[in-house]
Amino acid sequence: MRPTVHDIAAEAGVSLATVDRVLNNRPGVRSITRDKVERAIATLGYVRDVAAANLAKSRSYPLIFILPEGENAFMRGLEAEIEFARARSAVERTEITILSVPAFDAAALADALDEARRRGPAGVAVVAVEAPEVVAAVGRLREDGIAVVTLVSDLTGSERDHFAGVDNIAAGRTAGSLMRRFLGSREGPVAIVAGSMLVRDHRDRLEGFSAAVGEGVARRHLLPVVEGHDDPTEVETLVRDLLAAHADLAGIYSLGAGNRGLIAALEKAGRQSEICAIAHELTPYSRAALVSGTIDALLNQDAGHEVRSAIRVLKARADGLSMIEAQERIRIDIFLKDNLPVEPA
Amino acid sequence: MRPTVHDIAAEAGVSLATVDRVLNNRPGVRSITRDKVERAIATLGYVRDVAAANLAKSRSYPLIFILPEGENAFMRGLEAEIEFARARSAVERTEITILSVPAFDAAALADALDEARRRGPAGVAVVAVEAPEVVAAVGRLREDGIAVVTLVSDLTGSERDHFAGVDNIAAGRTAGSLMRRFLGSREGPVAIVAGSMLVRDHRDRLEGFSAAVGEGVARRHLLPVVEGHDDPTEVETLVRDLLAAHADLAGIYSLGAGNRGLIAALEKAGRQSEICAIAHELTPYSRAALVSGTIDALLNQDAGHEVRSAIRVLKARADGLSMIEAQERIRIDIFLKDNLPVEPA
DNA sequence: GAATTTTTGATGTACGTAAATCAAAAATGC
DNA sequence: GCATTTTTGATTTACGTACATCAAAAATTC
Repeated sequence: MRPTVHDIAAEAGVSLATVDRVLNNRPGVRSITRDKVERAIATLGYVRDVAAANLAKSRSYPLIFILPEGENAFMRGLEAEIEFARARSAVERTEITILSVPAFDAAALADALDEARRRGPAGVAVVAVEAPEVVAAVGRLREDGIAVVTLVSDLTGSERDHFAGVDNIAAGRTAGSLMRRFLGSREGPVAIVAGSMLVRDHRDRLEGFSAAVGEGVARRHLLPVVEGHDDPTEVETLVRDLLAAHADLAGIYSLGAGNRGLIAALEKAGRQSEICAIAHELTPYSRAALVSGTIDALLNQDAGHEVRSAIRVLKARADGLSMIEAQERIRIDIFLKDNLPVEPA
Repeated sequence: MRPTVHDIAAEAGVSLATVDRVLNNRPGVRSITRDKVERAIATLGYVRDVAAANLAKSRSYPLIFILPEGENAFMRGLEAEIEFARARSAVERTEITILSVPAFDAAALADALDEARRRGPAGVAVVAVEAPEVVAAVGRLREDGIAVVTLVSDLTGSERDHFAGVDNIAAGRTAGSLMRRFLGSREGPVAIVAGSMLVRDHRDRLEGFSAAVGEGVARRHLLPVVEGHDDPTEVETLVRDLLAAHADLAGIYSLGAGNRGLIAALEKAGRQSEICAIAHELTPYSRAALVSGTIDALLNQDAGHEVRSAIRVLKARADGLSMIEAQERIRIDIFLKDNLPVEPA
């Protein structure tokens, strides 16, 4: 049997009340006594029973998720995962609220963070846009002792407790490396379509891709980056123009969302099998395009993993506990049509 | 506040004792009364507080893991993950025991399963070897109400509750697809090194690979499969002979363990950059070979995920609960040197 | 309708911890 | 050495559920 507070009290030769005072560092314990208790804890290898403690405390974890609105399929998938987690909140003792803000809008995001702060939750998870006012708003949350996790896109220079997302520089490098190997000795330039350089994840992916695609012998010509703001319509126009302007285009790297536009443009031009296309995030659209061959490889971050990881970390931080680093590391999944997970994505 | 048993009692107009009888289906309740209580449960949306219930029951979960001994780096990594989970057993209320058996030995495995049965655990996780006596032993465990999860390698025709591992046919297909694209128009045969055709995962990978590598235009010549029994020394000899016999060898697919032997043979022959090598499982050896370029791509199953998944499923099954399918699906990770996770692996 | 069986209620204890109260003991100041 | 402050002990209630016991009520049998 694992030791309980009673065992510590007996081992240390003090009362239960004193053990409680030490465990929950309440005042009124001499340091000599505190030492005795701590030695007993170490000797017996006592670990607080979190379940029992939460029961006694009637603990619950109000959490707020802030994410961009709009028809970004990945973000909607993320929202679905949050809703799914909410369905399990009875068991997890969480109370999850979702706030939606306009995409790529730093001021609106900062306002939402302040609103979250007003509500006084145990933790906040936020898809960040990089801007000083956002950093400042996160700082205010942390000052109030509210745990903050950035989700999907990180926030440079902020006080966030953790980033629940992938290493986007490595993701870009991986895309570049795949593009290089898939193109082999084939000639022609490569185009890059981003969402916005305002978000950290897109900047990071671009950096990684540029470095890796040109490695080795033949340097590859990269066309200037275009920004489609994660909007399918805008992306389609951009890609259509790129295809028209470059008859010898060898590859396209889409590092943001709006891949429906990319797919449509490639298929309308009838150049889907000739051009090597690599994109991000598994959605119903991108999955179909991978299966049909329009897209050659897909990099993915598992939204479900990210949401569950964010919740675990926020709960742990709210309790002042540590986390299992290895469990919280979000992998960069590479999908070919051969290793696609079964339907529900 | 979420409803408690007291709320149900009030809503249904019965006593606490009756609610308890219904919830834990104890005898002595008229079906009319039972209905009343169940309607109250549905109306209030009551969900049993598992933490409190486990506390009251002083529930613990004795679990037994059975895995092959020997210097298979992946299996040793798996064992390390199990040990790591054991360190957390105080919190998780698990009591984990590990049984080691000789690799690829069906009789020994069946004995170990019977030994596990004798100890009467809540659940058993086992790296399976396919054989009728193993299927039978698993059946005996299930008859005793002991939950069984196959780990890494599945067991055809058995009564196991769940398989905690990857889809190995898809894994083989993925390897084949990568091999095909990486080789491009390059000529030459491809060799396949397996561990043993006695385990399901190796057979599945071979099947997938053979199908995918030869897709498309140029059919690729595949050399007959050789079996290295996951032993580095044996594998090295096999590969050395393959290299000597085939001066034009274009690729090698190692679908089992013992990759240290593969790497040594390739490097001693000085043909590591000329031959496209694809292997399984991220270990310190394979990682170094991926970074140096001796191995071109590595397919991996995350041992930590598998162990944690197996434990979650065993606990859920022991309580008669369901699991989140999506959370328990183990991904096939593709690693290039660009998306390698940071050191500790 | 009396005797029997089945069903229900009332109550208490337990799990391991949190949190509070009040009294007793020890340490400290002067 | 007395008064004061600080520290410690003893005890109780609570969290939500499980489980056991005994008495009371209701249903069933004949």
